[in-house]
Amino acid sequence: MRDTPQRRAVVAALETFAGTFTAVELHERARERRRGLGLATTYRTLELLRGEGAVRAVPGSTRAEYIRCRPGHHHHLVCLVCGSVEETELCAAPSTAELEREHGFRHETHEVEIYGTCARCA
Amino acid sequence: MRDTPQRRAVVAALETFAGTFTAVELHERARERRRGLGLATTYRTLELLRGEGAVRAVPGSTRAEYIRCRPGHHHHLVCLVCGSVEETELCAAPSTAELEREHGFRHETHEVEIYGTCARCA
DNA sequence: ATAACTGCAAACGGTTTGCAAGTCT
DNA sequence: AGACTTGCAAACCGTTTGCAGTTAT
Repeated sequence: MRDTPQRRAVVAALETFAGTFTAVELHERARERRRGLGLATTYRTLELLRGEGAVRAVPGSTRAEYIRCRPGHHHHLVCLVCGSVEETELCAAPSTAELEREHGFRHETHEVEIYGTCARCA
Repeated sequence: MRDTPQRRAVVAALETFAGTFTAVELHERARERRRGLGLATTYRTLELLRGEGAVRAVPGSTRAEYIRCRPGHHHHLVCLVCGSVEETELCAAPSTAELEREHGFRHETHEVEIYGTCARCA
């Protein structure tokens, strides 16, 4: 993977986001750092970052939203008031054993999104 | 909400799906029951059904997929092999108290998708 | 030198909308 | 009668792709 000014701009822009963002929002911020940056390049870089686990697509939203991620297993706390997304290590999935017993289902991975009101908005 | 042949066709088509489906797939099956059914009508009906809780959008998929839902709280077991989706009542979301204590987050609702291998594919 | 990357613009696929005609109650 | 619903086609929006030119290694 090459090191280009465009990619550096996208990564730098990524770091300015606290919560979720769309590809287009990311592009706008990246463009402030690198005029003339093509939207396609932002998409292509976003895809690379997703492959690395640096961002994740937020499930459950109609619009395609992304969120910056720490490495490792975690879930998301989505604030219904302000839209911010926080990560938590509290894990919420039914146990593998229970799934196997009740459903004959072999658990591989899971996604959990918790919706509510964040500390700031409460 | 009016009772029309178009809506009946969409609801009947809905019942033929076991797992997930896209709006277009639903439309195709509904069209078998009602020739000339417009795609927009399927979308509009799907939106109504979503409002009633009869279907749910499947989070985490790039393509917009839907799934038929029982009423009530439940989560989804998504088979990575065959794509089937099963519902489960097993729920292990972090407790409201724990979320409040650790994150100051007021829990409202949550979505859990569990990925793995279903009994049939195992 | 050369394979990877970029910007552009066009293509794409799914979804939504405006509208005139039709239909349920 | 009158509001709701429909089909159609066009519009829309976010995303992807082909390509010719550019750049990092």
